[in-house]
Amino acid sequence: MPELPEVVYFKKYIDATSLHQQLSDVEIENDTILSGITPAGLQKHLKECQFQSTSTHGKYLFIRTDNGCELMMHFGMTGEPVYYKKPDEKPGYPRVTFHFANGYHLAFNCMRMLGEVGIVESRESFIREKDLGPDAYSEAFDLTTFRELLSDKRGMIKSALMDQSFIAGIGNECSDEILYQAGIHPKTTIAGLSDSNIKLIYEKMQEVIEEKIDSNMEHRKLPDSYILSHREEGSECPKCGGTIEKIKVSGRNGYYCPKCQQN
DNA sequence: AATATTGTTCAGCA
DNA sequence: GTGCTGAACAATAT
Repeated sequence: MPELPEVVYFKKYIDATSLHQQLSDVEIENDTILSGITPAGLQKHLKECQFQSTSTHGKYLFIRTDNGCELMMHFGMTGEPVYYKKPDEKPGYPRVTFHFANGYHLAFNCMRMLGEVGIVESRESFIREKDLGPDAYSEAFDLTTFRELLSDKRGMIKSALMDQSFIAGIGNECSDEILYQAGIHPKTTIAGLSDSNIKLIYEKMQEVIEEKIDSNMEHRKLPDSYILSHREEGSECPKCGGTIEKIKVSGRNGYYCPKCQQN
């Protein structure tokens, strides 16, 4: 489920488990998720180094090593880091595994191989190359910036929120939740948004991201009024008791409440 | 068997 | 150039 909040969670997970330990080996079980690098190339870059620090931008995670490498990870639809010691704790789809000298392992577990692992020149150049917008949860992304960005954009608000070159980090689920909390119909065009709508969307975006980060990926810890656990056609709206409907926007299936989101 | 799935990228069209 | 749609990628579940 890796959207920005999950990637922030992964960052904390890696920080808590995998920093400042000697890497003894990098095992590549499947190289289709390697991005712009060969298995041998990745192993060479990471030879006998340590993970020093991590950072994120949108849905991307970066791990800085003590020998100056910037390891990039994108989790696709089904990726997650798994830190384990005993062989029976090994996850089902470890496409790349970082073996540590202390006997622990960090696996890049990814059922559908839509994730990416690679070495990048620098965070900044990578973000530029990928043409990513500002991180949705960064200090720099304030209401004024959001307003300015929207003034150059057309189309439907849900599409815009999911557009990584517009804002980085919001995916299908998050955009549904933000618009549900803001009471705004997913197909509302940007031109049709009032100034107070824009402010509301910005505030709900920050709130939803924060709640999702605080929930530590446990759905049950999210507020009862969230649509997330009701994202299914015909399900009951937690706010008005009405019926949740499915809607196709930008090729993705979104869910919304026609009663609560009329704007 | 057909359809769905949290993501990205590309082609084709308006 | 921008925006929308559908397909592709891969593997699984319903």
